[in-house]
Parts: sequence; C-alpha cells; structure tokens
Amino acid sequence: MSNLSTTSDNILTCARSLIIAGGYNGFSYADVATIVGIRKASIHHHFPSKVDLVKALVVRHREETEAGFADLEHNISNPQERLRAYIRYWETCIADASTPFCICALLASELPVLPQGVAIELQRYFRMLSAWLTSVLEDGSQRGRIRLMNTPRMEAEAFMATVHGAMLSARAYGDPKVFPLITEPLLSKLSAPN
Amino acid sequence: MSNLSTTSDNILTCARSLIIAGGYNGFSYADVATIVGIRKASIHHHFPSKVDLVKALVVRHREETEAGFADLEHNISNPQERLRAYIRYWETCIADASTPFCICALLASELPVLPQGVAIELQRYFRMLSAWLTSVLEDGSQRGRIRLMNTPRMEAEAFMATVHGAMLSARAYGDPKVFPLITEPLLSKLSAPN
DNA sequence: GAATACCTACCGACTAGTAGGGAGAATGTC
DNA sequence: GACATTCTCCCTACTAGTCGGTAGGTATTC
Repeated sequence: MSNLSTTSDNILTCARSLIIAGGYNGFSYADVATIVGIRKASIHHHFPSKVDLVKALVVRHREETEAGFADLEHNISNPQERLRAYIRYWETCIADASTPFCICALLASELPVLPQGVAIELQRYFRMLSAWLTSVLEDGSQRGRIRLMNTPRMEAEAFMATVHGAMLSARAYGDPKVFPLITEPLLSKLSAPN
Repeated sequence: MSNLSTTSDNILTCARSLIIAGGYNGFSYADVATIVGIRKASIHHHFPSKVDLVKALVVRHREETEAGFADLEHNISNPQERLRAYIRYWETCIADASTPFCICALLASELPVLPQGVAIELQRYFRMLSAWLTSVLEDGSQRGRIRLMNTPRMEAEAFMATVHGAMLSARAYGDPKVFPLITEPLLSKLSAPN
C-alpha cells in the first residue's frame, strides 16, 4: 500500500533540510534532484512549481506541529511542563543538528520576497503557534501554576519571539548550548512564586 | 572632498535594503545596478565580488552600531534608559519601514550557506551586541536600577534573542505594533522592584 | 487503455564575474 | 604653463554556469 519512503516524501525531507540551511532562494531543484537521486524534471512531476513544493512543506510543518500539540495535551496536564516539552523538542533538534531551525521561522524572515502562496501559509503557522501558547499560558494562569505579568497573548508572543531568537543565536554562535541557556530561564520566570 | 552621496555608498545602501528584504541569495548585482542607475560591471569596480559587498555591509552595520552605543553611553546615564533607547531605535525603523529588520540577524539565519568571510563578520556583530547588553545589565544591576534573575550574560542573550524574535514576529504578522508589544514588557520586567 | 512515475533534452532568463576600452581628473616632469 | 602618464570610474560586450520550468517519450501498474 504505502511505502515507508516515497519519492515525494524524500523530496520534501530533502527540500526541508536545504531550506533550513539557506532559505527559499538558497536551494534549487537541481540540488534536491542530486541528493534524492532522481532527475530535476521528476521533481516537477510531484511538485509542479517551487511554490507548490515549499507551500506543501510549510503546511506539513504546521500539521505536524498541531499533531504534536495535541499529543502534549493528552499526555501532559501541567501547563508549564507542556511548554517545557515544546522547548525540549527544539533543544533536541538543535543539539543533534537534525533540524537546527524552524523552517517557518526561517522562511518568515524572507517574507517580503516570498511568493504570496507561501507567505499566507506562514502567517497561518505563526497564528496557530501563538494561539496554542496563549491557551497554555491562560490555562496555567487560571490554575495558579503560571504567574503572568501581562496578558496571556502578550506573554505568548514574547515566549515565541524568544524561542525563535534563541534558535538564531545558537546558529550565529555556532553553539547549540546557547538555545537552552536562553530558554531555560524563560520557563523558570513563568513559575508561580513559592 | 567627500561627496554627500558617492556611488559606492549608493550601492551599499541599496544592497542593504535588498538583503533586508530577502537575504544573501535574494538579491543580485543586476538588481542593485538597476536601482542605483549604473551598469552591473561598475558594481564590480567598487566591490569585486558579492562577498566583498556583503562583508562591507556587515562591517559597516557593526561600526555604526558601536558608534550608536558610544553615543548612548555619553548621553544617557540610566542603564534601563539605554536599553529603552536601543529598543526605540528598532521600533522606529520597523514602524516607518525604513529598516524593518537587522541585516545581521537576517544574514545569520542563513549562516550555513554564507561564504566564510561574511560568517566571521556576523559572529563579531553578535558578540559585540551581546557584550554591550551584558555590560549595561551588569552596570544597572550593580547600581540597583535593574533587577536580574540570572547572570548578566544570560539576561543579555535572552534580551537579544527576544528583540530579534520580535522583529521576526512583526514581519510574519505584517504588523509593526507587534515589536513594541513584545519588547515593552521586556524592559519593565527588568525594573528594580518598588 | 488510462494513469502514474520517471526519463532525456531542451528553453529563455538570470547568475556572478571578466576583458578591455573610453572619458576625465589627478599627478609628475620638464 | 605645457605635456605626458597614471589612476578612477564607468561603460559595452561577453563568458560559463545555473535557474525554474516544459515538451515529449518510455516503462510499469491499475
């Protein structure tokens, strides 16, 4: 029925790691073709245009993230631990260099030159992530487990910005340890006081 | 003696705004030539290679930033106000869309695919910015004007990451007001308690 | 036979960069 | 002061290579 590794999946996975390294204009169909081991024209069969490919990638990342959040809400009840799990996920990705940057964060930095179809999907990702963080913070605040200094929305935006900035700093310094150095205090500051 | 607007300056200014929009691979010598109103080959006369051009840009940004920090230390004594001035600077740049992103932050996100010469200069910028923030926070802490929950270095890295992440969010949402929404609480949280 | 998946071969546009020349200003020499 | 040389700046014309994308063909599978 379904292959464990289809060509289309290979293309997506390859394109993702290339984009994470250098953004939308930092990779080409020729790059993907060489790595996946097919011809350039074959990629066009699966993804007619570059926009289709990158859009599919952004949509997939958002759906996977949403699935991950759904998991967290099933398996972890403590709001603070949910946030910690989110950060731990990225900490691992950065430490083992498997996915050292969020593809949506990276693409968003190039937003002005991106095709509109990609831009719209990126905004959806940011709104989804912000909404989830807001709901977790709001939940934690109401249950007295998280202390907020501002509105849940503001704290959520600050949280997201710091995580994205921490990815950037880890990359700039070339040191994965910078990510937890920045994000660990982020969690402890949200702790409800003694 | 010195022209108010030399060709080489025009090239730099133009390249900067193009890079801020789309990164290293998001602009070409042809783009710059068209906007500045000269021929492509003339750019090569001033900046033999693309690496030379972008490296010059990063160095210039670092030097201008250092000069700006030197100004702040002359004109503002309160450490918290120094940080506020730094944030206000970017808030204005983002609000009037003149420089809606830090060129070094944007380039750093593409670090893995950048020529080494550019990468080295970028790291220098990050270290310089981090060192300045650390010194301001340390000073404020010692003078009892800023309350730190962690080491000055850690707080400085978190501050820098949040500011860069706030630029990204403002761009992703397409809303300049997101930047102060995130950075204002950043300042107030550093306030010394009553 | 129709659809899927992949191929070779090609397209025009664009990429960074080079060769070499021309105009004008600055400089050195008599 | 006059002349020759050099340097700065920008130009036209070009290169080899890459870009995203297309046309059309060939197996294989439903």
